[in-house]
Amino acid sequence: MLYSIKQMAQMSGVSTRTLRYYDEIHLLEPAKINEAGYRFYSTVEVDRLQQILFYRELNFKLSDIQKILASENQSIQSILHTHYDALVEKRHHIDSLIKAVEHTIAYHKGEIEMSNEEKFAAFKKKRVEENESMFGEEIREKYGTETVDEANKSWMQMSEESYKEMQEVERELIERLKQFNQQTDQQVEDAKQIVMLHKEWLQYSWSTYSSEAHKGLAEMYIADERFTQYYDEKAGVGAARLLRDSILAYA
Amino acid sequence: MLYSIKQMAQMSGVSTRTLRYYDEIHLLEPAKINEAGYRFYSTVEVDRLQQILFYRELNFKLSDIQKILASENQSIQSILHTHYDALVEKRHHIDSLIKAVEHTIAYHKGEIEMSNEEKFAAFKKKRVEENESMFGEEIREKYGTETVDEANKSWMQMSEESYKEMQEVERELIERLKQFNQQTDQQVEDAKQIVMLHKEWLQYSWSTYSSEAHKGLAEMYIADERFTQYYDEKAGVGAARLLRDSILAYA
DNA sequence: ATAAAGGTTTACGTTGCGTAAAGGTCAAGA
DNA sequence: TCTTGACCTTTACGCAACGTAAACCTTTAT
Repeated sequence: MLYSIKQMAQMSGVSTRTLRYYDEIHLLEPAKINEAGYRFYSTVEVDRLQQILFYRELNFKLSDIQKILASENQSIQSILHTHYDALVEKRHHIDSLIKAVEHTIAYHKGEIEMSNEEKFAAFKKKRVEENESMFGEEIREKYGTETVDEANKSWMQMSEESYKEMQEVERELIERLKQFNQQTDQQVEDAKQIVMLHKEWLQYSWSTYSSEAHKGLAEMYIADERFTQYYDEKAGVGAARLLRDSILAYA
Repeated sequence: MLYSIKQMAQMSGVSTRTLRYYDEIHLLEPAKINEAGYRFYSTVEVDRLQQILFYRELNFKLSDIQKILASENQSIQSILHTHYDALVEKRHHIDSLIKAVEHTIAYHKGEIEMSNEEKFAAFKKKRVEENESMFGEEIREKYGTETVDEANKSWMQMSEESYKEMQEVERELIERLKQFNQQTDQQVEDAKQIVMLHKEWLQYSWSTYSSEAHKGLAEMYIADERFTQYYDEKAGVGAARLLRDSILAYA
């Protein structure tokens, strides 16, 4: 039983273009090609296509699918694991992003004046009001609005939690920095721990941490007087520069 | 305070190429450009870039981000919250992907690989039946992941049936092996039954069984410490070696 | 016989940059 | 002051995984 390219396409749900492309990259070649150049596929190719589609739905790259299908049994393990690791890392990344958004939301509520409870109460209220009125129809449709209300309750709790965590980390950072700034005999270990704390704090709002970016931010701490002022005020004069130097040295 | 393109890049973690590209498509234009053509950014652009990156992480297309930022007269809160919801949804999606890969890995673990026919039989069947209905619909095509998840899920359930049977057999195998391992007076008959159970279990995934292959697998059980660990953990220290010896003797 | 339906290759468009290539600009040290 | 060397510029090709014509040939059905 031979299938034409269109029959194949309809059976599997892909386009004929896709099938020709898979032929072109030697991922899935027709069983036969007639005199006129028409492609014909047998059940063997149907099976193979199912496998391809299966892995494709798992977001494997076609080149990886090539390898998977080519390797009888050996490197398939490592490929799967590599992919698995990538996925897990991706999830971590998203987790940190979620924290970042939570943090940003909290931050934009004005961190100084209101208490946390007031802050979140107000936010909650406002959010319910504003829920519907923001994007254009087009974008809303595209990215889906059905699940918008689902995560609400758990999110309220989570965001308040992580916000408090973050504040706690910063409090400790300031404390340490203050002490460190007053010490006549400054130890390397203390500096390192301060940098670690700062990194930890940073990661509440930074999705992707890199030493480079960390140092870049450190430079900004003295380049931008708003930051200098902030740290000097909280942890004593010179604290901002001390923090910067520590980061540059140990981040 | 103006930042050079490199400072911007380091602060935000993107490449200078990206910044030039964003300038090119008018997504993020520098605050100033000097006589030499150098780009300089202010804190306004830093903020905007952060927003851009937020949406980018959510797989928004840059053209859509354009629109979003343009219509951002509304409240930041709403946008942030939409970020959050989308992130949560994305995490769900990745979770399902992780499970799917885990599942696939499970089949491959210990060479208990299902044949492709078994593996995709259900998947293929459903495909052929449902033909158009799965991928043909455009609604869920672009960003909707529900369909994909469902497809995976249905496949998973089908395979899970036989998978559960397998697990049941394995459970019994482990149980027997555990008891056998604790006995001071080990009977040949017990060993034989364990080997039979193991064979039965194997045949869920091996279409063609051979004593040779069985013994080969047994050797691997102590050659690969993951398997050694697996059986020793489940059935007591020494269980892996016991299983191997039994297989070598009676398979 | 004619038209509709389906097939072919060729090739450019898409998205979001990476990566040279070929070359100006600027701050700093000898 | 002059020369590095780091940093900046534009131009332009390359990538994945196809979509989408264009221009044309083959098969099938009436």
